[in-house]
Amino acid sequence: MSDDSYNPGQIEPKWREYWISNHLHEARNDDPRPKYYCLDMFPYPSGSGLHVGHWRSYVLPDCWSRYKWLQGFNVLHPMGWDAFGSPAENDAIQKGIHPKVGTQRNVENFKRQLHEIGAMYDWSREVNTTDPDYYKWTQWIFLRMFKAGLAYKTLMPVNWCPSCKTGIANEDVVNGRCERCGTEVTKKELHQWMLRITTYADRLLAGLEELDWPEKVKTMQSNWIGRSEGAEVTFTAIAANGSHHLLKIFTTRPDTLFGATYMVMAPEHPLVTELTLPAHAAGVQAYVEKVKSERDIDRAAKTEKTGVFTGAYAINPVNGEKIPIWIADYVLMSYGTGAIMAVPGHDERDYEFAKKFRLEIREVISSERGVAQESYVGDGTMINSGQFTGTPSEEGKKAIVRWLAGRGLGRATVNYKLRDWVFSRQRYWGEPIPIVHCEKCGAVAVDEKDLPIRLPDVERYQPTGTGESPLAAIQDWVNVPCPKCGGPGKRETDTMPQWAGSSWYFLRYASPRAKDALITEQGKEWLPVDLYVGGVEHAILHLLYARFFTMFLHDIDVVDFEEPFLRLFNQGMITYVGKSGKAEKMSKSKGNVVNPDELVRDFGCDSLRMYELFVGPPELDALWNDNGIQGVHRFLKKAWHWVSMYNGQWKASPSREMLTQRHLLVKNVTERLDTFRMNTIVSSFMEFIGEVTSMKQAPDKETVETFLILIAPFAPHFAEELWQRTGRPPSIFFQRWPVWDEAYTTFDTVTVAVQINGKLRGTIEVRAEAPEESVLEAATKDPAITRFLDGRQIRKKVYVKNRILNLVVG
RNA sequence: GCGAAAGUGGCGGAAUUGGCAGACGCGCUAGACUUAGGAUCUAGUGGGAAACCCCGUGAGGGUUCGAGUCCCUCCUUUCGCACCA
Repeated sequence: MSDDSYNPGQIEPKWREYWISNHLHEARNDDPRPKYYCLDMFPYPSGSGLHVGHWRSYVLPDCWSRYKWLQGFNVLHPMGWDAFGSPAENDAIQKGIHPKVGTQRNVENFKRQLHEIGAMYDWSREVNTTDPDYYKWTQWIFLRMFKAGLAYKTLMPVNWCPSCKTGIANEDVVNGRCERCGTEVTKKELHQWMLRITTYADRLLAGLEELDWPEKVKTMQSNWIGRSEGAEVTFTAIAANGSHHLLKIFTTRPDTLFGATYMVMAPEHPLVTELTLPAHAAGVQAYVEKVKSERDIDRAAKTEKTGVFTGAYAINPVNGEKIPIWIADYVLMSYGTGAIMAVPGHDERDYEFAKKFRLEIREVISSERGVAQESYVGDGTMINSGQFTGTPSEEGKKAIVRWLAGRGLGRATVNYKLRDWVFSRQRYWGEPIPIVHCEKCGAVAVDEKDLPIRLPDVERYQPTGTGESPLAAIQDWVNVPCPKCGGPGKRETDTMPQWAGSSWYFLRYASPRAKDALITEQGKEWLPVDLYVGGVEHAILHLLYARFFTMFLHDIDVVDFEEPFLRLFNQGMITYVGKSGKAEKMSKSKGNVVNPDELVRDFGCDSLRMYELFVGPPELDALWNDNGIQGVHRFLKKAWHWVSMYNGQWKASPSREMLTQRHLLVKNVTERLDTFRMNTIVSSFMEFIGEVTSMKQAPDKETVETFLILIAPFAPHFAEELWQRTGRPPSIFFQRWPVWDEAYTTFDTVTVAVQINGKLRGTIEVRAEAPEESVLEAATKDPAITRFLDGRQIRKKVYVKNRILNLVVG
């Protein structure tokens, strides 16, 4: 094998070594260049290592970071570990390995594999959420939230995963199953730490507007927050014993209040027992019990409405009418007030229920088709509505609310689907919640100077299943004096969810080793994140929590911005055909992973990097093709050969066509980079090499160097090596991104398509920018075209300069 | 059910503002070089036809000199949401 052949196995380790020993990728605070913060979502270091699907998500941000570097930015591109969480803990339970040890081992392996990607991570800023120096600040944020009244403990039914034996947040429940392990979620009453994320609902919603994020993600967040404006209306319910109770409901349609023909309370509503008439008690109780025993997933999947009458009635505040009160599970205790006024004429659900139980359906908003067949949910003019009859519904909403408010019977309110965040986990491997429970003082914050509250070693990692974490068993850790009164106290034994550490890690990279502050003044210069790259699976949870944390930290003057991620890019996943026989997301459990190690060995890291980009549009899922990498590998070999062959024999003055190819390449690559069309960038390079090799002439040195700089973000080892071999000192990344001159990106002659009556009949070569007359003249001389013109009159000519001439003949 | 995105060769995918559909790559075919080819190079490769040509971007309509691109109806796939009053 001659020295001139492309041998990635030799050059790649060499350049990685060079970058590291020269600290090339360490972002320096004293660098005068403008900052650019490019962030990859940090991984959970699992035991199974990286596959080509993971690779894809790291390649794009790395190319982008290298591009920004070449553009003259001081780039921060860090990496770290989201290392708390159940897999390490499950390993601990099963194999008795301390999670710290298992995590450490996985981190080593991940780091080795990430190294092979050739990415320019600044490892000097590595963070790990399980490091006490890191979680000290996670705990610190919690304490500040506690002091601000945003963290509170309350007894509430929570989603309980019987397999993980821990309470989990609403956000962790997907189709009634635990997001982590897939087990069906049940309910359990537990004292839980909660974070008042709902306080930030409006800001979380409003903040979305200015963000350069995919619309899809913004929509998902906005739906999750689920803001709806309406009114709280107070009905009077008459209990079995004749006593009166205020029964509050939430509605977005106060304009339909006159159409309320019954009311519904959720089965869990506190007034159920009180209101139910003795004659109905047995039925109601049976129904409530039945609903309770049902899992959420079944309750949601039910197709037909169920319910039971309480025997009690309520008085409609607008007309004094007595309407029956029902119990039904289509009303949820967790939203609004847990009770509704039912307006079957103008609500689909109420309509269905009313039909089934033969309740009155009353039309109070006029519409063409009425409410005989189905409910009418649109706007219209109010009818059958007392003094409001004739009012347009939009106006009526306000008018009725005003009327109610004047009598103390209602007010305008806003409701959110967003719930407060269940922040407790009854597991071992998480940040201890820095609270001490004192009999005298209640829940007391640990003194900030005592942070971090370290996670103690335990003998057994098993969740107890009783609602207490394994930490509860460690007496000498649990029993501590109350920080306030010094009396006997007990530490909180719940730990934080995995989301805690990942909700602010992007801030820590800015000053990862700061001892006295979460972020130093100098560190602030790096923030916020300019580009955040990661999978769409984090569209709601992680991104919402991270925004919430950031807004809070803004409010306590830790950071000076509210939105942490200015631009977001969602990468598509790699799919591959596994045992199921169809293309699915690559994962170990599906048996369809492709290991990058062999590909790196056979083709080199640069080939794999470029193929990961070439495989398809970055925002879409892409089907892995084992042979595909051959194409980019051949291209790199050809390109290598082209540079090597003419090395040292550069042409002094490049031909016009060589210049055109050079400038065209700069233009294509730059424009396509800015819109992330990475797959077509690889095509551009291939076309360029195809063109310049077919010229069979030596290139000038500038063209070769331009090519190398352009390809450096994508095939960095390749570019560095040839840069050096063509006689320039490393590193190529100290060069500047080239610019193109439009004067060269055009050709002297252009091919114009000639259509007759809209059908392509031929093409002609004309001088670029040629006027219409000369193009027409050339066309009418071309025999391939003239035979369609014979004896026919040209009725219309359409000429688009340099592109097409369409002749309409008759 | 609601919302969003997407349907282009055997496959992955290209196509400024409507302007030569299928760039680039995989695969395939033929040839060259080879002891060999799963290396490399050259040529070809949407379908039909000997050819002139005809037909082709999920289906059907429409606008236009001209539609993958714009408008309407429908079908399929994927993803989100799913009793949130």
